[in-house]
Amino acid sequence: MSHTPGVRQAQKQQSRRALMDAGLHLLEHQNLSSLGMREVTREAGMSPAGFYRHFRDLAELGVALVEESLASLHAMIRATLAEQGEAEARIDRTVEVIARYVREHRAHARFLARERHGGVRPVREAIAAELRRFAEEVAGALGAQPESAGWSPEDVRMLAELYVDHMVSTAAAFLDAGPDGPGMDGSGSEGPGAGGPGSDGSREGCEGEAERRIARTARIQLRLIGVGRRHWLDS
Amino acid sequence: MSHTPGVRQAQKQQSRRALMDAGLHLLEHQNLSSLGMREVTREAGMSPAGFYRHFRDLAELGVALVEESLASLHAMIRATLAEQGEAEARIDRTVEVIARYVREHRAHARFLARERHGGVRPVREAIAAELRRFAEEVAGALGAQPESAGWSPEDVRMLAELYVDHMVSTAAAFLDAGPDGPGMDGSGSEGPGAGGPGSDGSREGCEGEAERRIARTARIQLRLIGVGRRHWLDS
DNA sequence: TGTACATCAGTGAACGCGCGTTCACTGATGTAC
DNA sequence: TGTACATCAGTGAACGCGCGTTCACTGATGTAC
Repeated sequence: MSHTPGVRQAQKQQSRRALMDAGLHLLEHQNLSSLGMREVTREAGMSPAGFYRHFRDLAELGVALVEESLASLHAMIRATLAEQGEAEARIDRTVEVIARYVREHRAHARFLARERHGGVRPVREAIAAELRRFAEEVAGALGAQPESAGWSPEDVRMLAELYVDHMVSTAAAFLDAGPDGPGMDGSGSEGPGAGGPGSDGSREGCEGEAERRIARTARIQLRLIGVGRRHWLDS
Repeated sequence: MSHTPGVRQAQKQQSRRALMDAGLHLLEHQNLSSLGMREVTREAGMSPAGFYRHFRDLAELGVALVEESLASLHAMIRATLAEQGEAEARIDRTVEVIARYVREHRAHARFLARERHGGVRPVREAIAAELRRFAEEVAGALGAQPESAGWSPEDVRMLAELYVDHMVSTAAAFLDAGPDGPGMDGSGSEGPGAGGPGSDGSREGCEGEAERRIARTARIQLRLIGVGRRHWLDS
């Protein structure tokens, strides 16, 4: 490659990526508020002072991670919302998308779950703002569906929030049930959406028993909400 | 005062309380994984080494806080579950109980929300285990209701999880909407229970607009789930 | 084209500080007689 | 009842360590001519 202008820019971007990746990796086992910047720069193979060339502090890195984490989820959900088809098929698709996001972006998903109510205010607020935008988008999509004829905008918004909350709960349940959830000592945690007699035989593979159970539960719950939605006006 | 046996025990218990209260207070603005024990002992008015007379480490203190935090909520919910009456009235009661818990035990509620997916495994697992017990109890209560005739145990369990997830989401929403949520900083305000004389006679006592909006949304969502429940079998 | 200067991402040493943990201790509480 | 000893919650000093931040610096990249 010849001496392209912007080599410096590209190298800087690469370092920034390294810092964010290092942070994301370290945040799988701790909270942002207990993360150290020496820890991050060490993991990224950089000297401590180099950090300041990219972020003012760790909160700023956290906000950057929020944007990155929600961008991919947002794109996936948007595609699902645009889909046509039977209610049943759309439910299956939705749950599958959530499962896929958690599977393919586990670190991002965990970061969001962990920091959504975490101790770093700018990060919390960035997540909340993004989820609010989410709910608005879902409300828009729901409002355009024939099933919403006769609904007040307020009730559509309420339904959208119910769906978003359910999506978040389901994602968190998938997360807890993942390969690194129940581990060494103590009673295995299967997450809020899971439970019951656990026959945790196979842990590896593209999907475990716990994941399938959560997916099944989530689908039934969405179906029940759908039934409520269809009978909402005549009650 | 005469030399009552148990004075020492009582004094120790008092110190333990001071440590837990200090921790709870400090945890309103940070995560357990970033809390320091010197910080806690300082806040509790004790020397650093004294901590070890009560807890092995901060995780152990965290688990103690989990038990304490969920005990009061559990009692409140149990009372609500036992109630009879119209579905509509039970919904109102349920939402009111959640709101009251967050209002009167704000520090506990925030701690639970913050550490539910936090970086300290024993604490996470203690919360998850307690929520699972919750869901079982709700499932038991639902199963005993006439509306559940003909339902499979699995579907009842699914419904119970939906309710528990919804309760958690609603509590978190109340928390975020509280006095110290957005820009305006409510620090320095009085604690729970200082709301003046027994004005608990009127439903939804001293609440902000945001709280009322969340309560209204939660009620409508529960109503919708209820509609779905009633029409579940004939669909 | 080459030369001279400017920019700035990343370095490495240095600093003061608060941390978690240990230890021998103190003195009030508890107990045996 | 009083006396002598045991227990153990809490103290205060000490330790080594890693932290966040600063600073003058280096040297590759970018630019003006």
